[in-house]
Amino acid sequence: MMATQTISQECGDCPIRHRAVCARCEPDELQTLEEIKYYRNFQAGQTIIWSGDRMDFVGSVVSGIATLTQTMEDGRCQMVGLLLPSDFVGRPGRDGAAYDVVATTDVVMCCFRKRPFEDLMTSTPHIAHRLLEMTLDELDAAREWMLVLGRKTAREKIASLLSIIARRDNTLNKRNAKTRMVIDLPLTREAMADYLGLTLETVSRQISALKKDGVIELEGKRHVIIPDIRRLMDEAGDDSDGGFLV
Amino acid sequence: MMATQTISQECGDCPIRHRAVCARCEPDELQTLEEIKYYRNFQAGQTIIWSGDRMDFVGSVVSGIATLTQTMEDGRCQMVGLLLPSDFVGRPGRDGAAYDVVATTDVVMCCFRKRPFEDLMTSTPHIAHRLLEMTLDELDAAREWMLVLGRKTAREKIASLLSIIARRDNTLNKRNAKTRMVIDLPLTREAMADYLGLTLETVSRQISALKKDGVIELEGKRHVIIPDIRRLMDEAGDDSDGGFLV
DNA sequence: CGGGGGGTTGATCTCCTTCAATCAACGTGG
DNA sequence: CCACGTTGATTGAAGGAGATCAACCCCCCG
Repeated sequence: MMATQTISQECGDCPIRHRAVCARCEPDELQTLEEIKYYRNFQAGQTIIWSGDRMDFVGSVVSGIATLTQTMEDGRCQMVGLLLPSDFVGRPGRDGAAYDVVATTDVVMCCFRKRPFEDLMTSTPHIAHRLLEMTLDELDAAREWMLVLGRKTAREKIASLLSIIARRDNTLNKRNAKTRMVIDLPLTREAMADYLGLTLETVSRQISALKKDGVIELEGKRHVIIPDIRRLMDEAGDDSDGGFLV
Repeated sequence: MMATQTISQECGDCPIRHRAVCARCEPDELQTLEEIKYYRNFQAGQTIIWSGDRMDFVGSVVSGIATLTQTMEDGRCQMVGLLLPSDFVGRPGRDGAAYDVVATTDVVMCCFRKRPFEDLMTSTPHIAHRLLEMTLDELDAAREWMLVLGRKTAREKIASLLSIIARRDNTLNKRNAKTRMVIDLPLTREAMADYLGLTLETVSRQISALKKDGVIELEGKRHVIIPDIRRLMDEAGDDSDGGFLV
């Protein structure tokens, strides 16, 4: 049992205020949202939404990490999205969920019942506009992953995953590391494998190999030190900097 | 040399009127679009947009087929989108193109200069709304492909591609085939390989195998007869019907 | 006739999967 | 406090799916 995290009810000082679907809202629009929103807590490992189920709400991840996954009948599983704080869950205009959403860590979500939210979208262009922007970003991310899944080697896949997590860490926490970076892996080896279209054994082997070659250092299983990000991005096979550094 | 296709300038009887980004527009809004739109023709094989280039226009594919591809320095190439009539090209709010856009067949595009179109989006919610809808659909398609790329076998990949093309054909042409279907492959073996994260040799072999096993029949290289779609979708590894049939 | 683009097929190789053993960390109940 | 089970991770050995390299075919077109 864990203590349910207390979250400010004030949108004004919400940690994801300036990045979530509400980012562009004016104070009065925020007021409207504040009236219909509600928070939900999920424990690590808990399934937030089952694929195929009816979805009666949409919302934003406030804290914690969740995954979007697709599973075939025989058990093969592919992650199709990694939801970090400020990411949006659910699809306005559709009733059924297309993917499983699973909490990787404890998760707090800011939810809206679907119907009122849809109404709000038509009356509040700022929300619709921000959602479009976020969806376009997700589409770009998905397409980047298609290259990873389709054409990269196992080693490059691991390097790609690490550098993407590092990049997100960088923008989320407004750090500005030049070369050395430290990241906490939010995923198990198995989850990484599902993300990368590999087996967990291959993930483990390639992480060991990158460590042996000095591309990364490990402290425990989940704590990764990246001595030189350029080196890592080189291993990922991306052209030069990938827009990461100047 | 080919004759440049003549396209009606009237939005009212445009072939993609009810599916493109303009689908939800009222007559007066259509009028505004009509004033700023212009058509461009591209020949098969021609690159419409180079990745990294400045994009000064957005637009819809009116006829023909184009591909979105990402290429690594060493030449490895992954297709990340297949653009059919009514699909939208370009990203409002971004200057540089992220992918190569290449005409697979002769292509006619209905274009708008980016800046005026962006202005229109804020003033015409119908356009923004439709674009959001289309982007969400594309995101779903991209995620479906992530499963194909990450977890399916070569044989399943081919079957998936064929059944997706068949499905699109079905909705586009409002046919309602029960079991037997005929499709024209719009792609070379190499393009299919780039779509599926395979080599063209493997594509060729798996197509031959599906033919040998009676899942498909071939007339020439590009004309595919599908005696039983259920059988094909079975081979694709999708659960039962995938929403295709009733 | 020659050449080139698209396609098929064969032989070989290799990278990743599969199967399996082992380990460390952790919690739990006797 | 220790035996036990569990979960996540590492490592090894063997096998296979798909890549690679290469030859060849078909068809169209100049």
